[in-house]
Amino acid sequence: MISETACRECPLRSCGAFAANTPEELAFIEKFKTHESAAAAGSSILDEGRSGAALYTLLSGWAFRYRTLRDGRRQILNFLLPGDFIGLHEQVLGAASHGVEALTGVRLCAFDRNSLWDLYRTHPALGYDITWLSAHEELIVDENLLSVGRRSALERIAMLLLQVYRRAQGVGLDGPHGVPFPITQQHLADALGLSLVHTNKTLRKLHGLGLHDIRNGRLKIHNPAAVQRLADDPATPVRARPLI
Amino acid sequence: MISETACRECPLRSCGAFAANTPEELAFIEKFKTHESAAAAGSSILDEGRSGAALYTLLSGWAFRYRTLRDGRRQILNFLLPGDFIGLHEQVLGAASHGVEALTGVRLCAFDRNSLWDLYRTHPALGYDITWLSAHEELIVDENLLSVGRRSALERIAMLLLQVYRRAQGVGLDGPHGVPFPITQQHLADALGLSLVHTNKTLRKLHGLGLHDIRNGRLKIHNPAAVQRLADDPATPVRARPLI
DNA sequence: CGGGAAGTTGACGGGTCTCAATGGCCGTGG
DNA sequence: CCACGGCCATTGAGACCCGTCAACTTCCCG
Repeated sequence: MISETACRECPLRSCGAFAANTPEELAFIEKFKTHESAAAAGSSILDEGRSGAALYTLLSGWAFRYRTLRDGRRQILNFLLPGDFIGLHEQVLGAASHGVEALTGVRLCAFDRNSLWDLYRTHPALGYDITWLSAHEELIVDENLLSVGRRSALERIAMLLLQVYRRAQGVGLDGPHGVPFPITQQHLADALGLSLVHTNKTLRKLHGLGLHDIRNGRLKIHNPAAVQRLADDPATPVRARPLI
Repeated sequence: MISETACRECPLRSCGAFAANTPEELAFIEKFKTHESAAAAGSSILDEGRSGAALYTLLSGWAFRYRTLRDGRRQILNFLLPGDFIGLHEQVLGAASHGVEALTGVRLCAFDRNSLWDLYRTHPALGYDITWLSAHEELIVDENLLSVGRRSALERIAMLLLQVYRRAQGVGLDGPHGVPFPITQQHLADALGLSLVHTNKTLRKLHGLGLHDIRNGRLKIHNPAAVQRLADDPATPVRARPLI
């Protein structure tokens, strides 16, 4: 078992990216949370096609949502960073259409799925927050669909690196050598609708432009503005986001 | 001005696809609805990048959500059918990241965006319904991302035709000659991440297999099971869905 | 009868995929 | 200490799916 963290002292809340909650809401969230759990890198958090899974918030570490075709082709739908909510689809729609896999070792806050309705009933503001999280995740998937459908391989990679860089910064993960980057080229390829080989060649070409570095598991973007121009990214900033 | 329809007598509610609401909820929805409006085929319902738009439910007709790059490349994110909710992203996240355009003439129920919070507060079940709608739309975008990222052109077209066919049937639009199909090949191409020319050639090839017909603005799929196999579609059915 | 939108077809080029092989890094075990 | 295997990154060669350019037809509507 893992040492539990009280929600009111959640380390995520102090990074400045998340909107504050009232003490009553925090108390409810602490009741809503059943336990904490951990998963190793590469392990499955949610199986494709299974129902009855739990609700989680990713407390630390990275993960990704994916869907696969029968012959094994895999599409990564989006990457999950600390603060992201996991399992809402299954809960609301009744079946898991996608899988979730840990990219690094992760810690998860597990919630009582039978209390979700209580949350909406007794704390409508938290219900609204969950809608916010759902809409925000769809925004990211929208962006990925635009990339895969219309951007060239070079633009796609630039866009994804920039997006991940910003999101990681947003939850306080940046350091002097950039942000953690546990995404392998195979993951990049699966997320961008490219083959592994072409992803590698294009990534090398992008690196040749001198706009970024990936070293020792960290990503550093030297010239975000140039990358943004290359990716043709409109860059709408996200205001304070909710955290359940 | 358009003749208004009382929500309790909404023609959509009688098609069997939507979950029933309590009389109190229906009364609230009627207050929540400010007016009805219409838009012609090809007109814009929501502009990319604009904020302050209204909330709508598509009452009749077809539309689509899209995003564009600066040089004009356009990606259709998903198609909207009667019963679909429009404008939640803008409301919740604060800015429109995508546009919405009418594919046919449409009728829209417009809601008071300032009352959305009232909805969550006074009728949590309706708040839950809106989360359902958001999660369901993301499910469709997930499926489209899987198609564009990992399916071949032939599989993509098969998948999209099947998906649209099912959704149109689901809201009672099917007839002896199939379902309405106002989607041009240009729209198909924009939705599938393909060029117009290649879409045409692939569509012809699919038609040559004898699995479907598109004639007089209607789509008929003769052998859904074969199309499903071709598209490698897991086909998770959707239970009764909410309607706001 | 004219004009524009949608659909169709052929030729050609290129971006991306597949196959194949190599090198670096690292943990494991002899 | 070193050999070994596995994962990841890298690189070249050739094939193919798909994009681009261009021309034409059909249909609809004014």
